[in-house]
Amino acid sequence: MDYDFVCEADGFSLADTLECGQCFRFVKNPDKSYSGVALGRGVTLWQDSGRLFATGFNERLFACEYRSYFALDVDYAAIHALFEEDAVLMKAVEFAPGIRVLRQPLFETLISFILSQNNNIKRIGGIIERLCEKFGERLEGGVFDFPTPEALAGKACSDLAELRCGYRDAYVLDAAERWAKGVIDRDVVMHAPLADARRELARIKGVGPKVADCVLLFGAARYDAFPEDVWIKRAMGELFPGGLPEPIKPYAGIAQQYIYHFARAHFAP
DNA sequence: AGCCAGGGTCTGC
DNA sequence: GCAGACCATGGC
Repeated sequence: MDYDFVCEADGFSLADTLECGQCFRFVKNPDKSYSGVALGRGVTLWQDSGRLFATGFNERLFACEYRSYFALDVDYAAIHALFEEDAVLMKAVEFAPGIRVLRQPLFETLISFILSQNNNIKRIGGIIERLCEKFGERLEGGVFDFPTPEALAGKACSDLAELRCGYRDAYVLDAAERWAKGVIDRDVVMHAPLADARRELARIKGVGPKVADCVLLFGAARYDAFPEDVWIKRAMGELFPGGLPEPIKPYAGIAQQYIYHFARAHFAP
């Protein structure tokens, strides 16, 4: 298979990273590769005995964009070493140690997780695909970028009807309008103390504690954010009735991702 | 058929 | 501040 880029990716699992519920735009191909749109380009990636291959970006774009997107610049060995203090957490890590928390674009993450509320992952992906096809820029390869805030701002709920996203349509539009107007302070979201960043995001209709923490974790790499969905609540009750150990809390979000993936595999309701 | 889904809003205490 | 109804859609 022809490729534009290859690198050693020790400890990284493409499959587990893309299938652990943090992103919605990648599909698995019959040959086990994954195709999707990331950072404004259609890309396909696959992994072979550790090495990561890709089409759609080259070495230069990897160095300045995709290395960070896939968190391959983050020292996970050090984070795992911190997690080793807790035997229960390590069981979850060992189930899928190659999971990395992606750095997705902030606005895309915001809209994606607004759409995720009281919804299931499969359907979320379909809604987002229709959103991109209708409002996103057409890219090389016939795929569509995630829409800009400006492309959505000013639309009416009826314009979103064919997305079939239900009552979340008004939330998406509120988010896009506030984002386009610059009402939401991006700097506060990225850098202010966690409570302030959460409050800033919660000004948007349809954004509560859980969605806000997903945006902060997956869209701003704020690893202390800890999204609590129904799976995490179940798992925490079973595994960590006293909460996470204190030393782990600065990386609670990364721990959360291992626990989430573990819980979905082991605690079927 | 009926419950569930990476929840939040709104209302009423 | 907190409980409960309600929300639109479709996967299983």
